[in-house]
Amino acid sequence: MPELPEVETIRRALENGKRGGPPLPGQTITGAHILWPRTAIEPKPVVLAHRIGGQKIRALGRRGKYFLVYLSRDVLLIHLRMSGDLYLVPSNYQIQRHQRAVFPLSSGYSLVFEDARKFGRMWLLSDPTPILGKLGPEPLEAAFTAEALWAALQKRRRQLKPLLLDQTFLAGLGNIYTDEALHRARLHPLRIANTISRQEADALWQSIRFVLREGIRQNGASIDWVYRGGGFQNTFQVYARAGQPCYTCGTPVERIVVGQRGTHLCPHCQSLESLPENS
DNA sequence: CACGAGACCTGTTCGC
DNA sequence: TGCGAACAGGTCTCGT
Repeated sequence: MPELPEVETIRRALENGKRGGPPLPGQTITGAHILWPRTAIEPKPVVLAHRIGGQKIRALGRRGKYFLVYLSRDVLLIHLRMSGDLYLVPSNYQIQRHQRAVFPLSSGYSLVFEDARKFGRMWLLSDPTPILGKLGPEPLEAAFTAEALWAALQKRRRQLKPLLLDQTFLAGLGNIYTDEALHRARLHPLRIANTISRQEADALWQSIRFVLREGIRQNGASIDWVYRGGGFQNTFQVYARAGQPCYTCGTPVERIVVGQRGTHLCPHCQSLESLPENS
């Protein structure tokens, strides 16, 4: 489930004590049970479990799709990938089928990293910059301006969709929000980045920020068994709407494959033809 | 630099 | 009803 809005939703809930237990900041992690070893990239599970014990949670953060737990000495980075989730349970709870890591807390609750598909990953680092430093701009921060987006687009010759999914170009967009943003900006996913006009870049910038903010406002999107509680799926204009009429023009929404990802667009609103150059 | 294919995984849904 | 194929919110690596 995790694109930027879903990760942010989970972060806020854990911060406010609305995800199965009390607020995380202030609690102390007493250890770690890593049930699927590949989850822990660095350090190795045994070392991570030992090193995290006794560290107090100072704050929670997010960078792109990375969930950040600022501890006394280290930062725990968690990437939910396709099916990850984080929540609290009372520590006497029995381990459930898809739980990949469990962190007992001083409060009597445990932080659970659940992940059916086992793609999720975590790191315990004193300095997270080797990982976070590779990320592109944070789309909702002030430094990410329409001007900056346009300038960055000018330097690339890739198709828009794969480029927007590239986390080193921009951090946080995934398949859903990319399709929704491109539709809102009336841009075809296969348009080449450096052919985008300044006006189009403005529209794209606004659309990206709009869909992410709207996603957060609605607590993310829920489309299958993986994630519940969000409402953004009710706002989808094209994602998962193949064959259904575009709300703007009535043309059936099309599904194509771009970079091996299902991609949804309105072929009428998001024309590939060179734009209104003369109109 | 850009692209496509294959991996990594499990669960659900679709089509015959 | 049953069963295999296709598909899923992500990213990495390798070959061209």
